[in-house]
Amino acid sequence: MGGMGKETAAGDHYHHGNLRAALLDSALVVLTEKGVAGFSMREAARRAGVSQSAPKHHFGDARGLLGALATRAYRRLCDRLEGLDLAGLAARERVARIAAEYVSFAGENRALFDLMWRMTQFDFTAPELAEQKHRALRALDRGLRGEKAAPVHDTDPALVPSYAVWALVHGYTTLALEGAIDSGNPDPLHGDLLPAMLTLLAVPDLP
Amino acid sequence: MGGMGKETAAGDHYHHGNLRAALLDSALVVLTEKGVAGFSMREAARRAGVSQSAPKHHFGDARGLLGALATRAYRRLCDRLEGLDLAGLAARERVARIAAEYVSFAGENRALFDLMWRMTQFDFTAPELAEQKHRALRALDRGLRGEKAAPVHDTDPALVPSYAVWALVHGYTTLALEGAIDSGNPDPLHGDLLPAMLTLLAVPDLP
DNA sequence: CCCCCCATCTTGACAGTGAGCAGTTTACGG
DNA sequence: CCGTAAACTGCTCACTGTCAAGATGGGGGG
Repeated sequence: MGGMGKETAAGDHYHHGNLRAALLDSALVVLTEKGVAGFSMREAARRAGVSQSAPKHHFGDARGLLGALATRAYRRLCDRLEGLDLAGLAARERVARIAAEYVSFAGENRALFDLMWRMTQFDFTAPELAEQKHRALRALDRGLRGEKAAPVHDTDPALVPSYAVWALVHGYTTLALEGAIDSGNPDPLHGDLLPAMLTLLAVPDLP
Repeated sequence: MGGMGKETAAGDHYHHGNLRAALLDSALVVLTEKGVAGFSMREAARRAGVSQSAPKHHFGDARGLLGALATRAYRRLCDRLEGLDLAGLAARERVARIAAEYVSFAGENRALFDLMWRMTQFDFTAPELAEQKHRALRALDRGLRGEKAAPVHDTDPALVPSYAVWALVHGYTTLALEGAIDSGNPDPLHGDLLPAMLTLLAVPDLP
């Protein structure tokens, strides 16, 4: 992209209109139905009604398409985390809300959530993707400490609690989705195991 | 399988000898080199010096081969966890040792570790695999509580601390391997972030 | 002793995939 | 009104997983 100013409202009497967005949508559908392993770029193009090599022009190859999809997913997760209303809540309660939102996102977008943490498998290194991944931690940290302090540097010891919350919630989510935890429960993501685990975590109660 | 009694010491002047084990080994090599996404059953067979469809008889299809590989990986992880000498250590120290072992295993067998938690992507449901996955938690729990109590049922509230440790360590490991945490560190698995996070976790100090 | 059976492995073929390359259609700027 | 560059097409190539049918060899029944 860069200088194209026509993909927006031109409608669909173009060649196709805004193929990029349409491809992202159809790719999401395919990904949701077939999973990451069964994903096929050709099928995504097929569902968008274009030829098999049309995506080549917008995204370079399959990794490019999946990368764009993952980037969009990171953005959505960040938006949801930042959209939470945590004003006036105690730290413990803020953690619970954030964890619930994180788990809900994962449950509602399983294939997408899988993809997000599988990008190294595709040896994909896009700066924007790393940027969004970083934004996720910052959103989580801001929510945890009540929008207060500016998160300093990545290795600041003050970030340890945020990292711990993230790791615990993320680990629980992936293990539960994989069926390794609470395998009897048909919907392990909404049990009361995660809240119980979070009570074991000492979170500093900043005002 | 079931009644084959010749694959053991018969040597290699058979057709090939014990192809099953050879295939598992070459498959592990391919998996390590190319990663889960780039894995190819044909190449595994090629490296074992046999034809492309030789694996068909031992493992049904590609999922069968990867499943067997993952099962063996679970067993190795369990063995390592159970092989730790934790006698006379405080709970906090036991947790640290177990976490270190878990992280070491993941770092030394990255591709294998990835595969272990990706099996649902291959809609693979083998009873032995679930069994080994279960054994992992039990080993972790036994180590945590000092070989003392028999772990009761899966949903027993006494297991919550073990689940919490597992989730935290597992989440940290996957996030670190993915580059989401401590991305500056060339070897994030051996930093001091994980111990710092573990100190935030309240572990019951059973004798 | 021999021969047949069956597990094991090979060959060949099919459908489907990702990735390049040469050509064709279309909208826009001159 | 037309040239140009983007957008899109069909083609080819190498590769993959999976299947069906043919070779190969050892072990057990005759």
